[in-house]
Amino acid sequence: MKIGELSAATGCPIETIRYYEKEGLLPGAARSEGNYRIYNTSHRDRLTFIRRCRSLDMSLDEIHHLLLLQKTSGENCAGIDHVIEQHLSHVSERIRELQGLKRQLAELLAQCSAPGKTDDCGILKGLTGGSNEDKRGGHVPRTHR
Amino acid sequence: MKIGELSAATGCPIETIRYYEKEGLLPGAARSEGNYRIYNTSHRDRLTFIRRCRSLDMSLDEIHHLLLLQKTSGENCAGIDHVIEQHLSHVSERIRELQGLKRQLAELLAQCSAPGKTDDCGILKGLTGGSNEDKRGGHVPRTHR
DNA sequence: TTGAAACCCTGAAGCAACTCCAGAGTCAAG
DNA sequence: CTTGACTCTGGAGTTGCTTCAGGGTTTCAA
Repeated sequence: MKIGELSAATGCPIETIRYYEKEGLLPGAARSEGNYRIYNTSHRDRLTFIRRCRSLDMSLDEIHHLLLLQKTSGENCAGIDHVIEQHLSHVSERIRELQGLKRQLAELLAQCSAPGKTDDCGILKGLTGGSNEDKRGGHVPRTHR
Repeated sequence: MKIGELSAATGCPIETIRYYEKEGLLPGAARSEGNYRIYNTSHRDRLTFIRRCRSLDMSLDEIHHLLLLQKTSGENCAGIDHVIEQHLSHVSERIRELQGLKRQLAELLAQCSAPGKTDDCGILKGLTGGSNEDKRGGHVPRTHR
């Protein structure tokens, strides 16, 4: 199949397919006379795999790693298990961070509507470094993604 | 104060300070004879504000917007309230997405350890497009951050 | 057969929000 | 006067794509 058909079959945009090839995630395809890429079902399966991993928010590096393990470690599942576990802990970490943010944002909103008078916005005060307990030391490390 | 002092005072890296200036978030500083940037306390307050917003995971665009509102709408707090609310809903959305991912990853891990025999990894099967209900239609839109 | 539409190719640039680097100038202390 | 700490500018690198310019190829209908 040509790239457009692979794209239709997997839901992955054409440019992204070419990008994965350039990045070494997809092996280079055979070429037709007119220099068109020609794919087979194993390409399709691999692309499906990649897209599924991406939809789980794994980085291309993680996926790369997974593809290597898939090739080399014929039987033992441990390495793969480990990659997934690690990714899961990334995701959990990020959820915790975002829940912290959510709480802080809700507090800010409360500061705004709470006092009867709104001469100058409580939110702005909150943001400029006023009274919140953990204003320093914030700096969420932006772990991954 | 010079840029290094401002950096120390706010915890913001020097390069980032220059970057904010280039992006128009910080007004250009006065210059010394030797062409060093010279900052005052109002710069420091503004930078603190920006960093606090960033630590709440707002985009530079949102912060820009907020700074404009701060200048123009002397008294009414509504616009600012709105920006924060909208950002809060971004964050909530992202949390929901990540919780979905977390659930799927946990399922994958279960597939691995569940069967007594591990001839070929259940995780890999799960990832290559096998049996999970919502394998298509995934495509988390990566809303923002 | 021709010619227009639909498809494909490459390489480069753009996005966010920085970070890091090279190569050079400035300033304070010893 | 030299050393080292600090600062300057402009440009490239990061991630995972997307968009674009400027072409070639295939296919289908008139």
